Amino acid sequence: MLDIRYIRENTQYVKERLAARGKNLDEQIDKIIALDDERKALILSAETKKAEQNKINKSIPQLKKAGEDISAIMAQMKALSEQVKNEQAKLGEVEKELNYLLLITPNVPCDKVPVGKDAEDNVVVRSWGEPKQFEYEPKAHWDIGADLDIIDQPRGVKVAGTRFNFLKGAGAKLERALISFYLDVNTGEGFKELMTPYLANSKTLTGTAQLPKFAEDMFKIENSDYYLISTAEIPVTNYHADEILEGEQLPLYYTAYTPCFRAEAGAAGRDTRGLIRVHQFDKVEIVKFTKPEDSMEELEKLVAVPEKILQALGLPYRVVICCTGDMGGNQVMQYDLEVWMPSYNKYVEISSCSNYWDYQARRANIKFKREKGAKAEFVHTLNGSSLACPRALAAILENFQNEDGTVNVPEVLVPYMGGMKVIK
RNA sequence: GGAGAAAUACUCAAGUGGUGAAGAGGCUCCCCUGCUAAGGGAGUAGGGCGCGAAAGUGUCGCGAGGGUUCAAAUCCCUCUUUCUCCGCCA
Repeated sequence: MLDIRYIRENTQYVKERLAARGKNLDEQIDKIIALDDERKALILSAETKKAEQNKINKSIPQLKKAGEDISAIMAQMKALSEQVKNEQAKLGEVEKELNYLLLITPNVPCDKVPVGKDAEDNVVVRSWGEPKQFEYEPKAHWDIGADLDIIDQPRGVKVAGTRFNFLKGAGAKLERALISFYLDVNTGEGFKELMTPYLANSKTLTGTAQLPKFAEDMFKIENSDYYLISTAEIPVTNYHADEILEGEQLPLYYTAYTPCFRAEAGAAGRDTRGLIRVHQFDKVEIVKFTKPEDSMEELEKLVAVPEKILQALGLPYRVVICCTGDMGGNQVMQYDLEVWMPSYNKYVEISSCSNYWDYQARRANIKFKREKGAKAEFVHTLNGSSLACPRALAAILENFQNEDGTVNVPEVLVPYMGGMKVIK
């Protein structure tokens, strides 16, 4: 969430940058400031009374010992106590409302982010590789997968429902190969590998800002406070929740493979075929905790990691800066990596790399001290996919298919495939 | 899942309603001594939040959240976690 002091000191700027996301939040910001005014007034009043209570309290035992009549003082204390209680109750309500509004207020996009309406306005910063020209009609990955009997969507639907599938034989093996390859690249780049819980509680989800605003995207376990994670970002970022890190530890780099579960509530009917949009998929994530002054530079370095993977796999891709209208609500800046997908005849998102500034750190309460005895400051958090598995698998099937229906395994994956060079 | 016990600072730990939450270890600094020691002294409760230009000051902090009371580490309720035993179990 945003710092209330930052909002107060930069009100106009905050309003403008939030409006650039496509929705005017001026009223919400004004309400936040009004509630904060009310909050401060209540604190001042209640604490003045408490100070008086404490002062009188200290004298009561002496007076009692001396055998003096303290019934007048007692009456005064009783009245004070009730006033304090009333003001505290009111304060609680105000803070609850203020906190909720702060939790649902999006992050302020940084100056580098272009203003735009949707993905059309994203800015391509670089691309690598050329979309392959086929001398025959290339097949979509769902057809390749079915023909080679390595993706079984009908049985996925039978067992679970739409947007589920089985991977089979070389398909399952390829998925596993991708996970291992990604993790090996990432750990080689200095990211510490974690295996995490795949369920998380509501406090954790509030920390990384899936809650309270995006609850409909999550699968919730009935009769419990557990949610299925939609990304490893959730457990990994919250790994350091409520901690004060030492300045020398930063930056901290982590990587984790997890399955990801997404309700895809707003996507009914879109991308129902194949592996592009599914309820459950494998992903390897990278997460960074950095000092505030380093986070923009660390974002550039972070994007380079999935780029390295795509280059090693030989998949053509491009990097775009998401415009204000297309980026996620919680980040200050977001790069998307888009891989060339012949069946769509366009680039399709395969990784999203973002700087969250102190937005998550403030919610999850993750701080650091520059040195012993220094004041604790919020860290900056960043994360990116490195990389999503099913979309990469789909891209491999489509980009490396042969006319006879077989698929070449990218060279770097051959060792992970037990020497298999061609899927047939 | 059942029964019992526990949670106070970096660690250990005292504290059953009343003025500043003991004490010890550790750590930091000083003194004495002089050579891996010993002794003496001082400091060592973090983190929010409020007021203040600042120095500072107020408030809240004894696992968490409520309650009783003029007043709660202390009494009551709910919850969490840890430990021990039992049960179940890959």
